[in-house]
Amino acid sequence: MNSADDTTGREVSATRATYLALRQMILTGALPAGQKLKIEQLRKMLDTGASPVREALSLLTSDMLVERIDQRGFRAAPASLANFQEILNLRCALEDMALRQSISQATQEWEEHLVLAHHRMKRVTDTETFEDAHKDFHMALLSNAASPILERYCSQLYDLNIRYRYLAASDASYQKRDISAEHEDILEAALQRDADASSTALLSHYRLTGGYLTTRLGSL
Amino acid sequence: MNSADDTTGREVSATRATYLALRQMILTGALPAGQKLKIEQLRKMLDTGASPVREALSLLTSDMLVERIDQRGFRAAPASLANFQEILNLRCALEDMALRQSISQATQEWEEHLVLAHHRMKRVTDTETFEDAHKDFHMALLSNAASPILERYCSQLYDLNIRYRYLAASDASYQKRDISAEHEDILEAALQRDADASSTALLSHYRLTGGYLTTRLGSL
DNA sequence: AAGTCAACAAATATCGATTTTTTTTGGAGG
DNA sequence: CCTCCAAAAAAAATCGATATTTGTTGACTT
Repeated sequence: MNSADDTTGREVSATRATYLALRQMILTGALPAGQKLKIEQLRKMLDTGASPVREALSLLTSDMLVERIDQRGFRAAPASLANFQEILNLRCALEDMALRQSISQATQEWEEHLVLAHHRMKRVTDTETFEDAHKDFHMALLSNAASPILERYCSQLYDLNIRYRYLAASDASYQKRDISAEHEDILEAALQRDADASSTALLSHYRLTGGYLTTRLGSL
Repeated sequence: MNSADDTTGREVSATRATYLALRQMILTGALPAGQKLKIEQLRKMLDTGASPVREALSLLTSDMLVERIDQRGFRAAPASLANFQEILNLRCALEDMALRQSISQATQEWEEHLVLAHHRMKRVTDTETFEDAHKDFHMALLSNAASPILERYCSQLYDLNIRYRYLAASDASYQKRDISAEHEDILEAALQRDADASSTALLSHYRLTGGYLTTRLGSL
């Protein structure tokens, strides 16, 4: 499903392939939140062995997408309104921190990286790749903070948030146009090295869609 | 090596036992930072199978104590001065956030929990259990934030920090008395529900030992 | 002397089968 | 009708062996 899977290209391990597949299934809701994840069932579904499945699930634990209970297996991380709001709040706090650090250490190289990521996001047409490009842009904003752990946390929270977008069943295509102006604002302020303006734009960007999702999550 | 391993007590899975053992070895430096972790070697060392070792290592990835490189195994997470300082900064930021939330929602129940944790920490004599009690106290301070993810991050960062304490080879016994007054200050301010004072005391608590460790980490 | 490449060695990753543990089921007794 | 318990079924955990991949060594070419 991804790039680099032609016959000549280097093979990926079964574990990694399984990891990516399961991750995608959990993010998109193909494996619903809270569901028991039985090894045998997944093994058949993905046509692989039990070991790769087990190891992939263990790795997904890092992303907080899977919970492991000793001696009684794995389950997809549960979802709730409270969980969503916690994620939203933490994202705002951590990304604000990371963005400000990024801007305070701004370099020409970083700015060019940023402009590029933005350009790529704009030019994408299909929903599938837009998700990736969108994340790339947002992570690019934080990539100059020189704080790998903070970036890791932000990336995790980003993914956890995606999950709720799918849960709310909002098709991203309509949002794409709606929010492009917001992206411009964030980018411009960052390039001006105006941390306050950039952060304000970023947080309102999150809180807007956050509020929208909150209203659509009564079913939890 | 732990409690509850008598014949009648409930058994823990080999994976969990291995996880705990490896975790301890990495935290204390028995497995040095950056070192290659060979399955076979660990399997023999812990007298268990390859599967539990492999799974334990995968789980340790969540804690950022082990790195996994596809198709070429695991290694203990590397350590560096930059890494230490990032951890220190993040801890200060995140624990400040969590502590303020805890205090803002203070309840009698939480206060009692806090007092108890503090008491238990004070009464402990041996270094071994002091580490646990010390962490319990610090986590208790944050436990009322009602933010499981934030707590998880703080717990992770706490452990990563422990690692550097061992690296700096400072014996904790001498610190114990040195810092007990600081603990009192944090506790008192929290019980007074004075967020600013409590946070200030907490952060200076961290920054003091942080600065001490920084000077002792020239060897990185 | 540096670079290439085959053969070997070592380590990782994976499979298939077995052992434990948990969960379910179907009474027997209260 | 509910509770408790044992047997059966299901699932997880683990083992031992095998297959793949990576890393290394040293002869051979240029």
